[in-house]
This record gives sequence, structure tokens and C-alpha cells, in this order.
Amino acid sequence: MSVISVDFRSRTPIFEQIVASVENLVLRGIMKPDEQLPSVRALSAELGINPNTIQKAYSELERRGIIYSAATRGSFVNSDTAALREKNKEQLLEKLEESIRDAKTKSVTKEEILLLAEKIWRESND
Amino acid sequence: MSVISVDFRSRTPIFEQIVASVENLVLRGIMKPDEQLPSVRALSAELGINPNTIQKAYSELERRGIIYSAATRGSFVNSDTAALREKNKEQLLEKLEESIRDAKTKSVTKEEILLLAEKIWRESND
Amino acid sequence: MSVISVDFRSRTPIFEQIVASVENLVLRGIMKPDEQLPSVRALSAELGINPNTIQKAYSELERRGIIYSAATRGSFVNSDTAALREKNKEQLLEKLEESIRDAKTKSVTKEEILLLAEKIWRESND
Amino acid sequence: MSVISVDFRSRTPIFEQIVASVENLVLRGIMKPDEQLPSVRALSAELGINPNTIQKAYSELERRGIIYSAATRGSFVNSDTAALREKNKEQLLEKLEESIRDAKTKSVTKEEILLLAEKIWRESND
DNA sequence: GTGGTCTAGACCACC
DNA sequence: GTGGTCTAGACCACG
Repeated sequence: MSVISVDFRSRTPIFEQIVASVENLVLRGIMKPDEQLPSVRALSAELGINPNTIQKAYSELERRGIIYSAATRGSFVNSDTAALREKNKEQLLEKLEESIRDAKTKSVTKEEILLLAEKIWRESND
Repeated sequence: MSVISVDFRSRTPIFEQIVASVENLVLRGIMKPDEQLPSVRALSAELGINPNTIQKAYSELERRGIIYSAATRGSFVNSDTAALREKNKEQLLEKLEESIRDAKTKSVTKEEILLLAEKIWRESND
Repeated sequence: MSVISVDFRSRTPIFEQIVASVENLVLRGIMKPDEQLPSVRALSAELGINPNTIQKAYSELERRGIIYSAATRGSFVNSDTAALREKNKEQLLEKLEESIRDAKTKSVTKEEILLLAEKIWRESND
Repeated sequence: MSVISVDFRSRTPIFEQIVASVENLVLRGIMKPDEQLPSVRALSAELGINPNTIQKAYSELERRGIIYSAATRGSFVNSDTAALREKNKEQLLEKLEESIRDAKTKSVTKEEILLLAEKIWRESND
């Protein structure tokens, strides 16, 4: 059993949900470098999804450098997840900056942002 | 001439772009309460878009309470934009909370968030 | 009738042949900026190829920035083909450099390269 | 220990990588005429690759005339590597001609080719 | 058994 | 009619 899951009722394409799901597991360190992913057929059977859809998701993940595929052997998590994480963190911060900037134009104050951050980090410190 | 614009190449539906565009103008106070919107056929001609698409956008805006339509007279910005802004601000903060929470799981620190906020508000105070 | 063609006997995937074919037409200036490509279904019928395969090729072309797709309206050549050409030329020169460097290690002389260039440019001057 | 190496992540078949690797060593004169190649099982163990795959590579090398096999004694580099080198050089020049011709259609100039050659031969003369 | 490619046919939102 | 997504089932080279 894997931790990859999809919501069939969602309007976001299934293959994108899988991409996002795997990307998350890798970026959060739950999936380790060079760890093997379930085979296309296995995941297809497990989730009840057509193999083509899984294949499309894996191709996209490979294109993004999250995983690599070795025909005949299977698909594996990129060896250098640290670099992936760093790159992703930068993207995250850029998006966050944009969001906050937008919020500012809609009269959100700096104090509200700070309070929000305090609240979130108070929940569980690590 | 209006400030409503669409990007034909974007993959987000044109009617949604129009909805977002008008919503933004209203929420940022650029469009005032009870101000009249361009007529469906006027905007259709201006943007070179099928009137059906404009109509769909206006219907959605009405459904969201951003604008109201008066039978033969046209469409107008909601009279109480302050309430709209307040409601929108809450939604914004919820989304922001979600984004920040996600960033936290990907090892973004509270300090980075605070620095980001400082930087943004330093740019121009209002 | 378009100029896109495929060789079914070739071992290189059909979708890649289409990608290469369109890329060539664009980079050589035969297809102009914002020119419309045949629709997925039209090209599918013309070449006797499954629509999914065409779709895959078009997706790849879009990913590479060669074309852009506007759902409902069709697919079009990128507006700025000059930039594409420039970028492609750089890649070409890099690959050529690698090839020549390899040739050098296999005892091809500089004179042979120069003669080759002379011969090719003598064929038709432009 | 040999200089033959494979990249498991590459999408080019492993047996082809081995073929190319050996071919290179021979054509560059690093492996001498009548030199013995590692046995199938030795190379299999060294690279951690299925013996069938090694066998397939050696068969292909034999088919191309790069090596010859003597029943129970093993595999050896072709006695006349000079001829091999000459033949390979011709193929190289043909491919190079094709590449340069393609570059020409994409507005690469003769001068750029000449400069490239100059640059490469300036690096180290031999 | 593995990934990669392809066909055939379908449904969807959008315009 | 358009592109985008998905299912079902097939074939291939590779190891």
C-alpha cells in the first residue's frame, strides 16, 4: 500500500493529482533518494486507474526531475532530493511573496500576516 | 475603454478571466459601488469575445454577489463593496494560511516569512 | 494538405517525428508566427494517425514553447519565432562543437572540417 | 578493472552503451589490436549486469567487425584497427556533413563553423 | 515484469 | 468544432 491517493470527484486531472502527490512525498522527505516507486501497473491496479494515466503522471514527474525511470527496472526518486527541495523552496517563497503582495493591495496589514505566522508556528514547533 | 483584459493564450477559461478581472477592480476599490459595467455587447465588441462568454461571466459575478443586474438598464457594482472586501479578505487570509502551512512542511522558517513581510511593506507604506 | 509527414517504418516514435517536423518548419521560418496549425482531429485524419498521438506531439511542442494552444480556438505557432530560432541556433552550435570535438579525438583534421564547410556552402549561396 | 562503464539511468539500452563504449576504446586506440576483452561473466560481475546483456553487446560488436570471438578462448579486438578507424572516420564525416547542412538551413553561417573549428583545435594541438 | 508507445473510442468544458 | 483528459486493450524492446 502506498501513500499516493486521488480524489475522483475533484475537477483537477487525476494525473496531476498523482504528480502533486508524489512531488509532495519527495519534497517532504517521506520518499527517500533512489527509493523505488510502485510500477505503473501496480499503482494502476491499486488505485483503480488506467495505466496510461499513471504513465502520464510518471512522465511528467520525470520531466520535472523529481524521479527518473529506467526501463525494465522501474521508476525511482531522484538521487539528489536536497537540491530538489532547495529549488522548490525558492519557488514557494516567490509564490508566497506574490500572494502577500496581492493581499496587501486588498488592505491586509503586515500585523495580520505576522499574527498568522505566529499562530501557525505555535501549533507544533520543530 | 475599460481595464478589463483577457489573455487568449492562457489555459484558464476566458469567462473566468473576466470574472477575476472585474472582481479585482471592485475589491481594490477601482470600481465604485453602483458604478455601471460595460454592457454585454459593448464589452463583447471591445474584447473581441463571444457575447455568450461575457454573459456567462456577468452571471457568475452576479451569483457571487459582486454585481447586480437591473433588467433593461444594465449591470452595476454591488452597493456595499465594503462588505465584499471584508468577505474577500477573510478568504484571502484562509488561503494564505494554507500556503504558509504548506511552506512550513517544506522547511520554510518563520523568520523567512517575517523577512518577506518586512520587505514587502518596506517597498511602499500606505 | 500540410507539410508534416511521418515514416511509419522508422523506429523513432511517431509523436517525436511530428514534433521534429513542426519544430523544423517553425525554425526554418516556413511556418510563421501565430499561424494556425491543423487541428488535432484534422491532422489525425490526414496522416491516418490516432488523435491521441497527435495530441501528445502538440503537448510536447507546447511544452517546448514552439507553439501555444488555446482550447476551443486551436493551436498556433509561437508569436516570437525569432527568439526560438536564436535559442535553437545556440543549441545547434553546442551540439556541433561536441561532434567536432569527438571527431578530433578520432583523428579528423581541421582541414577536413574546413573543406567540408567550403563544400556545403558552395552548393548554394544565400 | 576495465574502462567500460554504463549509466543505468540513461534511456539508451545498456547493451548499446557497452557497444558504444568498447567501440570508442578501440577507435581511439586505447584498446589495441588482438587485445583480449574481459570475459562475459567477468564483465557481468564487474558492472552488475545480466550476462545475457553483455553477450548481446559482444555479439553486436562482432557483427560490426569491431571484435572477433575465438570459441573457448574469449573475445579479442579486431587485428586491423586501422581499417576500422578509417571506416568510422568516413561515417563520422558523413554525419557531420548532415549536421552542418542542417545548421546551415537554420541560419548558421560558414564563419561560425570556421571559428568553432579554430577554437577547438587551438585548445590542444596534436 | 518494466517502461514506452500506439490505437480506438469516449466524455468534458469552452466558445 | 476545439483542445484536454481518460479508459481499455495492445505491442514492443529490454533485462
